[in-house]
Amino acid sequence: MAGLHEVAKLSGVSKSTVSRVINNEYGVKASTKEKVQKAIDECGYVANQVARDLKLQKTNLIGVIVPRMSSNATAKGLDGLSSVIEQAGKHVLLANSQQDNEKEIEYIKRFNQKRVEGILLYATHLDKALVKAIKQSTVPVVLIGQDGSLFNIPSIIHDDVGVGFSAGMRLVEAGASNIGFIGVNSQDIAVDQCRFQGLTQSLQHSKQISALFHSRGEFTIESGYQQTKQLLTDWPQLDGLFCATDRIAIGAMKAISEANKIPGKDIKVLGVGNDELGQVCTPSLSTFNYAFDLSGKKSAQVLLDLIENKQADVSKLVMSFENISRQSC
Amino acid sequence: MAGLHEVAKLSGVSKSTVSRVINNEYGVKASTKEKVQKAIDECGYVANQVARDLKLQKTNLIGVIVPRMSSNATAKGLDGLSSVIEQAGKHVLLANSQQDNEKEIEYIKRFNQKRVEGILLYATHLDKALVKAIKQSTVPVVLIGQDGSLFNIPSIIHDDVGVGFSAGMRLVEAGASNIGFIGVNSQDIAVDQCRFQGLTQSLQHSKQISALFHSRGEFTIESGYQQTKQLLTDWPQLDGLFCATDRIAIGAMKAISEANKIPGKDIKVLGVGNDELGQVCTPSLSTFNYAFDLSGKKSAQVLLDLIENKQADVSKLVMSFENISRQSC
DNA sequence: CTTATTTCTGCAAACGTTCCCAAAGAATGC
DNA sequence: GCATTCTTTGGGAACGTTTGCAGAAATAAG
Repeated sequence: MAGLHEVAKLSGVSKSTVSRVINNEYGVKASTKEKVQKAIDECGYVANQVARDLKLQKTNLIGVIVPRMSSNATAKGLDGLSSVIEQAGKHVLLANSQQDNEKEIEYIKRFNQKRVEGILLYATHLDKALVKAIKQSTVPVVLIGQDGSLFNIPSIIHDDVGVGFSAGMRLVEAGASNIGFIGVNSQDIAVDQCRFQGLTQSLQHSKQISALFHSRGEFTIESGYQQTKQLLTDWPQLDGLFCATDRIAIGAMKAISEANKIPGKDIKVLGVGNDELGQVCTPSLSTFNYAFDLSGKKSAQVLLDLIENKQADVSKLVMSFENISRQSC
Repeated sequence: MAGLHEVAKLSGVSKSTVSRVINNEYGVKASTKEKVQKAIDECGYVANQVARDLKLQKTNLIGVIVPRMSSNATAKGLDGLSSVIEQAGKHVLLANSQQDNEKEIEYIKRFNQKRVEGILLYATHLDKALVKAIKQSTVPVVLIGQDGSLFNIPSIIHDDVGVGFSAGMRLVEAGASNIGFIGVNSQDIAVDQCRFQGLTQSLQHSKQISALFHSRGEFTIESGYQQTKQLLTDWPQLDGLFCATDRIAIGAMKAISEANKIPGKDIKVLGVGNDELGQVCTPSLSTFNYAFDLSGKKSAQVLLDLIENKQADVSKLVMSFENISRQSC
């Protein structure tokens, strides 16, 4: 592939001069500029950014690690963050960890080697090894979805405890008194633990609740369905159900309908995330809106700021949520 | 940041030797290896991949351009392609064109500068300028979603004409005879033109159809709703509707219900894409399954092959589809 | 037509690696 | 103990840029 050198030879000037016209710097005669430009077109020269990056010690690369692409949260988040990163003239280097803890760590290291300027990490857990890997990173890492502020890792999170609390209030207000919860993997502090904790707090406070059921599943409709079927046989007096995600909630409603009860009437159901699915299902799903695109944007902004200033002026940013009331509660 | 040089000085050997232990090459004494390793840990050395890439003339980077992240097609496609790219030890450099034709071209150029090894392009159109940009790329480009084989651009597409044809058959078989179509932007050959064309062919063949309505909207539920409302007033005898995407179809069903007709009974409705939305809505949506994750994977494989062999052994790959019969048709 | 000033251009070092080549050290054979 | 072979190490060029510095060319001034 043609390099600066060839263009120089072809146009009879030095590499320096060619470099100058490419970066159109001040101080090159119009006639030579033209001459060089012609040579560039002629031999189809394409600047080598790798060499530039090395020389300039700057890659304009932001590493992004996600557990999966095709979920409401990550897809929207990616849409948000990519817009601000690209706005800043930088590029997204994307890695899909496929929820594999090992891979997350591997990618952090690889990204460091690639000399990314910072890393955005969509986390579904936060264990010892991951914290260590983040600490060892030579470039800033910002966490999305889990709270790493205890370890001094800047984090953008949603108000999961608040959502849980609010869910309890809404269910009680709607008349439920035997309330269940369907969470996910308990490693996922934010989605499972925090939302459950908020719910518990809320119910203790209102003192109306006798029992609390805590089941765990995956992030799918199917798993919500299975879990709820189980729950219904184990605990027939169930009349309120808080699901850690909208997909789970939709599966739950299906199970409820099949058990000849009416979701939203016999059993109040609440999800979280405001997935489009909840708008179109019947009955439509009451839920909480999480502004995933916004949290994606925010996290990118925080990271860019961190890269610029070397100093975090925000170590934790908790995004608010919004009640979405539809038919199921 | 500590480089090879510092490690060398610290451990009292040459750069060459340090390089050798890092790449654990054969022929370095165990004792020095150890010594060097200690120095590496000590000064927290992280190999500089940029320098390596330059020296080795290889970046292991694959550029991926998408029109948006948060759609069923791209999210699933991304999931598929990232898995095979990462399997191959390469990385995904992601760009979101936000459906801006200019940006697509811009990114192709930027990716060439970045010395990616190949480009995967999710296209929503294919005009002169884009073809030119692709032709000028010094690295292979494979197109996903639009047929570029006429221009000798390797393409992975879905059988859009086939889907349209099949849709006509299914609608007629279900008893419809006044069939409408709701497409999208007509620049989108695959989604708009081809699907419509297939439908037309199918209906001509069966000779049962009097009229064909052709409306165009966006990719959203809302637009499907609006378009259908219009269609219903313009053409009251409508009894079959083929929508270019599932989201449009869902909006359509809403409009139909509001007009006091029953989707799936009074008016048969068919979408395409097998979006999860279609499973949960009422009535559930009959559609066609497009294996987006698979087309993502395939396209990555084709590209990797192209990079390896410099010679395309496949210039066009059309993915089959699957009928999904639910309540709406 | 000098000299001083300004504008333009080229040389060469540097960025952090890899890897060829030669040289030094260690081991072996006689 | 010396030649021979094998293992281990170091020197330095190269990858394709950018950029400080100095020198050349052009222009302005006297």
